[in-house]
Amino acid sequence: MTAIEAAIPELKALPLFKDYSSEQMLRITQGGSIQFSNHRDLLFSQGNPADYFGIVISGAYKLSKISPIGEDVIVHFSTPGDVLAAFIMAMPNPRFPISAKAMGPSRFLKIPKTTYIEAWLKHPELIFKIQNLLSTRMNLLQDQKALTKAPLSAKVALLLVKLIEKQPEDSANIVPIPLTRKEIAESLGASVESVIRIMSEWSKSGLVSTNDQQIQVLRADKLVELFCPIE
Amino acid sequence: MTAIEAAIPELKALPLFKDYSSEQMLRITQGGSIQFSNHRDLLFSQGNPADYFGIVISGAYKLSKISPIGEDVIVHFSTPGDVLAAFIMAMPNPRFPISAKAMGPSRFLKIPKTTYIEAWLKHPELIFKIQNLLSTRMNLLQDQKALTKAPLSAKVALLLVKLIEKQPEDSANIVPIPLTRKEIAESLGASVESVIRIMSEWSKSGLVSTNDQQIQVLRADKLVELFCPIE
DNA sequence: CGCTCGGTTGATGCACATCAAAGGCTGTGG
DNA sequence: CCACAGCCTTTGATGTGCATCAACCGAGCG
Repeated sequence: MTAIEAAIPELKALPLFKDYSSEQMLRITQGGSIQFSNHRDLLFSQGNPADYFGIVISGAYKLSKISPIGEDVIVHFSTPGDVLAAFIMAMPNPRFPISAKAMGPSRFLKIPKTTYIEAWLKHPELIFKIQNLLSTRMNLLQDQKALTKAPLSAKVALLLVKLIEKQPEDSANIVPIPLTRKEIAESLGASVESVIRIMSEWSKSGLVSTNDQQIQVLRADKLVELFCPIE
Repeated sequence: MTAIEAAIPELKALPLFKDYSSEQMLRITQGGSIQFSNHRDLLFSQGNPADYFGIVISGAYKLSKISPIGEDVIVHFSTPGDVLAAFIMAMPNPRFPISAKAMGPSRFLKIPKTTYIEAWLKHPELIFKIQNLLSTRMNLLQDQKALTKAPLSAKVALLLVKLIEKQPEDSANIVPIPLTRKEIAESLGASVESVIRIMSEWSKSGLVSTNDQQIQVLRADKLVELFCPIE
């Protein structure tokens, strides 16, 4: 409990919890706990029973699914403020449809399903905000689907642009999570080598720059052109 | 109004509205109207302002997005009971992120956004049911994403199996909507020719059969094997 | 009767996967 | 402190699934 109380100021900084008093926050997070994860720690695993949902507080988690071939496909990158497992609430015996793994040190606020039913449903704004988050995620999935026939470079460009869009204006277009080429590939259903070939092209021509898994987009406009028709 | 009243028995047959009294139904559909569509009619168009959401009553609609190359990519096939544009509620000035086009004669129940705020939010079960529908759709998108590296045949198999899964047990595994090969291709980001090559293979080996755009799956087990690892 | 629409088939080419090999960097244990 | 294993990145050579292009057929339709 103390851990949550300590985190409340940080939580109130998230758009989701903006405008809530500390007492309200306590009601909303009733029975919850804070999960600390190290790099590559598993937060939850596809197929396991799901009796909690929650919010990413810091760091990042990748959500992945096992493909028929047996390799992991990354479905989404979740950054602070993202709601995970939001859909389990409505189901009687929910299981996680995907796995969540930490990318670097991260923290996650676990909230029991019962708290959602008791506290969250009474706040229409909370429902709206969750729906907005889900809507964003669904739109991203749909946008990516619309690019299936487009060349791989378009897909990489979309991914990077969407990631920097979340950031505040003044962040110098730095991708907010430490992304390896392998993770980009797994997220796009491509091979590492292809992603590397595309991105080193971009590095040479000064569109992006990378050091130590920090990707910085220098010419966002050029990237946008790649997945957005010009004529 | 009379049109809606006349449709209420039909609406109450949908899982979404099961267990509601006729008076409740009137409150829930307050200010709504029933839209009749013919084959290929546009229900709403990507980018247009969205002040209503709604439910598919009969027939089917395809939801599509324009890809950068300019061709339509089908994002989802909506059958009776599906909620469309569910996410617009939470936004101040929403626009449809996709277009919806009728596949054969169809009917759609339009409900103004304001009615959602006044009536729907007071029914937690309704919120849950909508979340469940969205969850299903999101999971489908994620499943499809997990297949990006799999051969095209796996994708076609998944699509068909998911479509017949919605149906009741005794429906002889007939795909509930009239699907052309072109629509399958547009939905999977593939070319018509490739889809045809795969499906005529299946016809020859007796896995499926088609007449007049009615696709029947004869050996669902064999199709499942194609996208589900065996070992 | 020309039209569009859906289905089908074959030939050709390309974008990208796959395979192979190697170097840097980090942590870990003898 | 060094050796070794794992992970990430990179580059080149080779192969292939599927897109693309082109052509044709039958059916419905104004």
